[in-house]
Amino acid sequence: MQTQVPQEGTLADVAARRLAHSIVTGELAQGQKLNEAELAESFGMGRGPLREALRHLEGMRLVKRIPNAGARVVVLDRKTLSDLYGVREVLEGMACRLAAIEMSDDEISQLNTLLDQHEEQIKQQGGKVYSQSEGDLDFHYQIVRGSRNQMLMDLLGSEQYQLLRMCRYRTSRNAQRTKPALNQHRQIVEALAQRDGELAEMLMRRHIQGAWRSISEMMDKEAAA
Amino acid sequence: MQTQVPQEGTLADVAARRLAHSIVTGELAQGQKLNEAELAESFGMGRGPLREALRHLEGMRLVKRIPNAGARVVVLDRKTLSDLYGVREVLEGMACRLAAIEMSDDEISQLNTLLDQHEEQIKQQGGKVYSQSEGDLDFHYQIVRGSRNQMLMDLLGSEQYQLLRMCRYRTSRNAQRTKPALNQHRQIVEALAQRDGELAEMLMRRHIQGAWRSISEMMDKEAAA
DNA sequence: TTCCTACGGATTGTCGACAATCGGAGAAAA
DNA sequence: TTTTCTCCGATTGTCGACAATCCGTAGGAA
Repeated sequence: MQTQVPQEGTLADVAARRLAHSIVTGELAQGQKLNEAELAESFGMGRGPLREALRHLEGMRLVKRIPNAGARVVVLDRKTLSDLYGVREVLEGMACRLAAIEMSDDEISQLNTLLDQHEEQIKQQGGKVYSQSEGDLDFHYQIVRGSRNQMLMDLLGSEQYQLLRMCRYRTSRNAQRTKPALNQHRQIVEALAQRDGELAEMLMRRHIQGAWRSISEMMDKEAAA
Repeated sequence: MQTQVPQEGTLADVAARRLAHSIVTGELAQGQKLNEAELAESFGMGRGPLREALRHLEGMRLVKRIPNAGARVVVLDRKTLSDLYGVREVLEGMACRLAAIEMSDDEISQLNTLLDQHEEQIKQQGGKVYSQSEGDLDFHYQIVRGSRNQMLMDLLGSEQYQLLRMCRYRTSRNAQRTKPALNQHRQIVEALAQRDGELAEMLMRRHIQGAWRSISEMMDKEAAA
């Protein structure tokens, strides 16, 4: 019997996953200082593996390390998020363009199934937007995988993905965007099914631009309050 | 008095830089196994910092780590490079589009100065293509910086940059491409000067596509030999 | 001969302790 | 009271040693 996590790996990997989760969920506040000894103690491991984990998170841009001054959780200011969404727009657009060529019919129909489940979730309870967010990320990642471009999968999957999730947790519960987002997803899948890569790319880019506008406005309101 | 390197930082950082350099220059062959104790010995440090360095390089995708089986230098096969150039095409295209808006006139004229030096180098000695490569990377990075998008700078500057350089070292000395490349660079700067972002993006994408074709053909010839 | 098994060397993963460095509290002088 | 300097606690950086794991090899049985 394993404790909880399916894939254990090395202790440093475990620490990296746990830290990433804590950061993404906001359990560790932005800009918070990360004390090595403290964290190692709470994770029940030595400082060696923890330091390796911090190096890993630094590569993921989840923490920022300063020599002889420790590591702090990254702060997602407006400019950072703006830059992130800009990059994401072109990368996911590219993924759509490729996916329209590379994905099998079966994979595309699975996307529709995913959206059906998604729609069902929205109908049942408008509240749990969290699961919507995760489902949305699943949708996006499935398309990225469909591009068959490993570099894209690495960039969008393992790395920026986490920043995205972090952002979602901060600015989530804007339930009013779930329905238009779902419709846009449907359109994208439709374009993929018709093997129209250019259209799929355009739709995806608009979709992400819309998401950014939504988040941007929310940050404005948050700042005003 | 410092030994050699201007920015020392922590030992792990030093090790990461030295390893990255050795990998990029081919001093460490692709797929070669990296023995921790051995490397730590040769660098005159303990295994702790070296392990952190390996984590860092893993994030840069220069090495691939397998739990309980050590780290190996990444292998750049055709598919990997193809994916890399695809991603690079859209990212650098985006950088051009933004740079046409964001760069100051002064910065753009500096780009021309850079190309002048570049041209001079080619005239003086067609041989040293290496410096051309470095100069080319400088040119590209200056534009990326001009985009004012920190995420782009991180992705293209610190990370993929290294893979690119690695690829260059392998397939360099194709001097027949230096001149058309220089002309394309000139065209791009011209588009930037006219603040025509769309044109600049298109030219950059074509430029990178051309570079990939050139490298691809070279790999074919290499494989045939 | 071939396949399975058990052993041994080598390598990675982990820990605890020591050294180096930084930030802040508190005392002394202006 | 304010400023500056010094010292001390805390934290990071580094090392050596020990434990866990894996790969290759040799040996034996079918």
